[in-house]
Amino acid sequence: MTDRSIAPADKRTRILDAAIRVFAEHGYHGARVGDIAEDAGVAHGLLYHYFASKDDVLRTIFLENWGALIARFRAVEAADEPAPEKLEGIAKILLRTWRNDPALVTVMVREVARSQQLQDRVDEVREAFAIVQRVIEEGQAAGDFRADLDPRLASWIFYGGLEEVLTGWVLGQLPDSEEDVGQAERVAVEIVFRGLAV
Amino acid sequence: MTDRSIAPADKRTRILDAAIRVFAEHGYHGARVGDIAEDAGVAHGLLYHYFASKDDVLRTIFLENWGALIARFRAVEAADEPAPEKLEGIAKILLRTWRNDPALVTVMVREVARSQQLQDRVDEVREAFAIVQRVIEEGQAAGDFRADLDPRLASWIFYGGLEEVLTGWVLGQLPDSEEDVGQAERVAVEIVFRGLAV
Amino acid sequence: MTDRSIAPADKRTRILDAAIRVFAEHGYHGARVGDIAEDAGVAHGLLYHYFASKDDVLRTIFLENWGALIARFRAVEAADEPAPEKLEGIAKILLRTWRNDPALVTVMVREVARSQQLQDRVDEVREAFAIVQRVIEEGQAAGDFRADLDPRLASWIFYGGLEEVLTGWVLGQLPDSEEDVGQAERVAVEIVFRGLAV
Amino acid sequence: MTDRSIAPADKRTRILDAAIRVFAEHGYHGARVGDIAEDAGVAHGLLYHYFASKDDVLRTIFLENWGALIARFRAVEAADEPAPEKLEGIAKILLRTWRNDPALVTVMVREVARSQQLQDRVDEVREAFAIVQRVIEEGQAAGDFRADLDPRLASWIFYGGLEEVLTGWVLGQLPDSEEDVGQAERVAVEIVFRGLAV
DNA sequence: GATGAATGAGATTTCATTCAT
DNA sequence: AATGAATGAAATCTCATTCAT
Repeated sequence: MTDRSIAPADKRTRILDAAIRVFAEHGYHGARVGDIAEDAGVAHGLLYHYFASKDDVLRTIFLENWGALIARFRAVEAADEPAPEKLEGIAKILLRTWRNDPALVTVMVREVARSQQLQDRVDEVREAFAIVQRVIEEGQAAGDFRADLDPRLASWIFYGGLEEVLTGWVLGQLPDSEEDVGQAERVAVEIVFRGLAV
Repeated sequence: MTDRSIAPADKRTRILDAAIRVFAEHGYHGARVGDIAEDAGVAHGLLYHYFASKDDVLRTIFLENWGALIARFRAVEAADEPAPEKLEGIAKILLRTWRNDPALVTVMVREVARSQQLQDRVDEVREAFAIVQRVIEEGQAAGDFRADLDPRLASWIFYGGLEEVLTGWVLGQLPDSEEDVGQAERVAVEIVFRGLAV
Repeated sequence: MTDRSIAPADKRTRILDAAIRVFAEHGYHGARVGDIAEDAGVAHGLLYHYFASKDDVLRTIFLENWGALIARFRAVEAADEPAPEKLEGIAKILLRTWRNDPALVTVMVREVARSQQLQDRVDEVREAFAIVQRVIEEGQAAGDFRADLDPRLASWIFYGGLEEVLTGWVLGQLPDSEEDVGQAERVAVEIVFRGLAV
Repeated sequence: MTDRSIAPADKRTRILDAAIRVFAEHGYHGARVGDIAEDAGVAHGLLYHYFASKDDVLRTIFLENWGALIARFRAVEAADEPAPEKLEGIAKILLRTWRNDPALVTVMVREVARSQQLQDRVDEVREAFAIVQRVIEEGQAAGDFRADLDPRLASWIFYGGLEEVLTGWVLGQLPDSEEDVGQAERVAVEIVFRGLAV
């Protein structure tokens, strides 16, 4: 979530930041450990001083950053607000992250979220969906949301809509100016709340 | 779209089918050319008789199958129906494909959709979004859909919601019985049409 | 020795001619059996009907053509002329062959003459040197040539000078117009006969 | 130019030396990267640490050693001697190199001199001929050499005669004892200077 | 902590050769 | 005779990881 373009910091952090940049640009498999080290300005051997493996670097990126995201989701969930506002809050967090750190989002969206293997990741991602699902259930219980729609499916669809917008930005196919991000937020929330129909 | 478990067919097709299976199971990078050949029951050299490279196999899978999907989308678009029915038709095609060919969907969702490189893919994918977008615009013009929402963003959100459901199935995190698929279809369409709000 | 640019003839000959062209252009190792077949306008499997292997094609090219050359050398050797004229005759044959069939000469010079392996070749090449050597010895015996120089070494040096000129033509580093070929002949013979010294 | 049979030295040099040995024995195409590494006593991967490819190894061998040869030629050219002595000096360098490093000569004569591609090589080889040519022209201007013979052709013929002797040694067809080398030198120079004719 | 030379498992790709038709 | 799909041995090259310094 920090500005990845300047790079003082300790070397572990520099490696992590470099990895995010390199993974974002070439994908996990296309990224060489040497590329990351070069980008970080360290010898590639050093990477193994801080991390167990290339995969561990990705795992660490995911864990540290997804954890932060989840924490913010949890804060929203715990807030004393109606469910619709909470859902809107979650959408905002997800989409605003893009503006702060596109490379990170690229990695999260492309490399991590889809990755089957590592149970770690799956568990953590599941937790995000669970929060959204609980918020929806809360809204249904409070009479704010329709009760005839399965909250689990609804949470996936909601999340998917937002992630696709992120993907559009990642692929450079959707405009992502400050204003566009705001509009995307509005459209996403509107669709999920009130639908396209007149 | 055919049953991938039996294997008469010509060898080129067998290789392609095997590749879909193997890519689905291990991912593109985790799949070895030898695995594909073995699964297809041919010598691995034959793969290079029909395809230029491993990457060309993936590209071919994408092109041939996405092309078929697009053709069906186009047919829906051209049909003499109101826009909402068309959107529903597209959702059905996308979600039903899963039941017909989970492995193919896995590959399309995991390996292709996210793959940056290859302009080929991007162009073709763009076309799918364009169709959805045109249908939405048609609905807006006909007064069936709200005109205050950007149709482009709406098309991405709509597609994303569906793709996430597919992903849930691919990852084994959402139930995917015949009945579940039908329900997912309904929920997705309902959310996008009428929204979660009461 | 035939004109390699037109190609009626039987298929065996077409394959041999194509091989000379392809070997000349890409070298033996750089030439694929498929290239030869394509150039000959036949299926590559047919090559194995006429020849035992790719190597056998090269061997055949060498044997058939080198044999013809040797035959002409022998004719010169047997002629009723003084040794100097014979040597001049050999030089002419060697250099004139270039104008008739550059591709063939390229293959002979680059692929065959240097190739260690095949004993066939070595034996045949040895025979050419032996002829030159005998002519020199004949000249020495007749008092036409100095007797203080080892005839064997002299034959190698003589042949080497000529072959280097061929190489210059093959590499496109020496001009090879009709006139240039004549001049090369004269210079080579002059040097070997009377030397550079005034 | 060093003794290739002992092997302390840094690993890059060991790889280069091993490559010369292996190329000499099996030819460039017959030599496997693994053979070179094994001969050098290193893992084959290390070869790629120092060189971009197998071809780059050959190119490096050529460039470094031909460069050294050229330097010696240049020194001879610059010396304050009559042209005939210079030509003799060049012949000596070329032929003596054989005794110092037969494997290197084998590679240079068989693999490099004939290799078309790579402009690098051609340029460097051209320079050697240019030196010989200039020496001949110098001799002609000084009245030491006949002026009626084209110096360029003469340089090729001179060089070719010497190279053929090297080839004879490489192929094991000419005797190459210390004494033979001396004789070859004398015969080559005699022929080119005074010719075979009485 | 830091470096980068060194390792070697492993993957893709090539292509001569075979053989059923 | 002719074809070209099919085979599979073999070779180059990559790159994550280790480790001596």
